[in-house]
Amino acid sequence: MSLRSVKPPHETRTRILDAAEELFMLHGFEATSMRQLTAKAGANLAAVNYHFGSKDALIEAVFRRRLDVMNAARIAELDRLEKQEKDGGRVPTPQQIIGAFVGASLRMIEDAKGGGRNFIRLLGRTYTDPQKNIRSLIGQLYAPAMERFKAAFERALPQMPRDELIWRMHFMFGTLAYTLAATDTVQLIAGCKPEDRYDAGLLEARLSAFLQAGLLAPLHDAGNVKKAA
Amino acid sequence: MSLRSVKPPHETRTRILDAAEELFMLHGFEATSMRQLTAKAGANLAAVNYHFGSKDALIEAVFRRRLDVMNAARIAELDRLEKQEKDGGRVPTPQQIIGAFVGASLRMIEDAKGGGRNFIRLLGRTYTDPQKNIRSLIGQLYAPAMERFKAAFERALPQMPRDELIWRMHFMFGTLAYTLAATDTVQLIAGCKPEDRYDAGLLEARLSAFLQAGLLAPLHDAGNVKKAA
DNA sequence: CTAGAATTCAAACGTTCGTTTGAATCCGGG
DNA sequence: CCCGGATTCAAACGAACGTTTGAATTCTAG
Repeated sequence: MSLRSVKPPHETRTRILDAAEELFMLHGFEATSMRQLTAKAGANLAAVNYHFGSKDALIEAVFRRRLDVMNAARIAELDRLEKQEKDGGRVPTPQQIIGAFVGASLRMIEDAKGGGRNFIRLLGRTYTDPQKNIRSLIGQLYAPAMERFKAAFERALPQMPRDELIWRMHFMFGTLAYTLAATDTVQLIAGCKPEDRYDAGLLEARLSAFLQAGLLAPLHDAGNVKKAA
Repeated sequence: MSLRSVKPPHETRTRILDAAEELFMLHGFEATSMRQLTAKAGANLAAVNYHFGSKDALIEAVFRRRLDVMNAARIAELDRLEKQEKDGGRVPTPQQIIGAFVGASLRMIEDAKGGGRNFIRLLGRTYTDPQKNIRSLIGQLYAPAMERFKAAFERALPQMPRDELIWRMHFMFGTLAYTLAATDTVQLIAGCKPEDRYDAGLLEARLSAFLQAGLLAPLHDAGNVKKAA
């Protein structure tokens, strides 16, 4: 058996996760009711509590489904870079490490049909979600990848003070998060209309250039920071 | 009359705004109920609807109270820079313009007692709020300052393509927003504990260095973006 | 075909929400 | 002193929320 008709593994579960992903992105967690969610998923109102246990557990499942594979892809890319190094190459450059990190997000944003785009925009907003348990879940799911990338940056930039590097990683992460979350939302800067079928490749080039320059910015000599330009 | 005892102008209004600012920052708009809000403000449950009309109107009032003065300060600083220019100085540098923008936010974050810090963290999160009316309110309150700063950057960087500048302003804005919103929230990067009484001056130096480098990053030659380092 | 587990379903539960109401209270000017 | 508008107050409103329940239905293995 089990050869033909692979048996939809929890088809309802998947439909609920997809609907949740989109509605959470559109309206947020609290403003999305189980009734509209299950209606969109074509499921019964009780289905969420049957399959996931509670609304909070559903939120967690939405993030686990995507974040695990996304960060695994990031680590795999880092593995690939460091394997090249062992095979006679050089230590991965900051540019390569940045590319490994942001590439995973931007590739997902191109996946408009698969819902990855919905997820990315939801994710970018959730980093600053008021609910502490949601933030700590995100932090926990990111932790392994973050460790690896921090170590990679430290090896690529041995001369940079550790606390300075951490702050710059913080800034880079923020830039990426906001860019992904806000691309279709705010356009604070007048004339900016990034909605018009924006090219992910061009965005990656622009974003990488910005992040690399920021990461490699000249170190301010502590104490005398006013003079620079 | 009206000389002595200046008569507290809507003391209850102010207490409600302060309580709302803190609770919205801590728990978000939807998760903050009128009951806990009015309780914290020491006011009656009906006070919000009496003084503001509705919960949504209260949210709007919270942002108007702070954003108007903050962006006015930004524009005033820009005026000051351009006045120096007219008096024989040079055109304001990117560094100066960045400083005028981020300085207003960072000065507000030092105002721990006045509640400005609560507001800044609330604001940073609201840029990506799911509710469209809230985002459009923010955009509307930012519009005048954004126009001015875009023009200032264009004069400071005449050689930079307009669309590239807009994206880089977008990136800079995101870095600032995330940094302010997430300083005490997520700490995705292990070992980063920015809560420990972080020095606003040092943060400004770090942030400015990062933003300036990103803004002035070398232009990618369109089409061939892979090679750089 | 049939028993038993897995899933779906309609209905209801108790709670909490934002808002409204109308009376009570405060307060400055005539 | 007293009136009239401004403000506060306790109480209640209907609506919407997440969750639970127990029966109906579907699926699957023997």
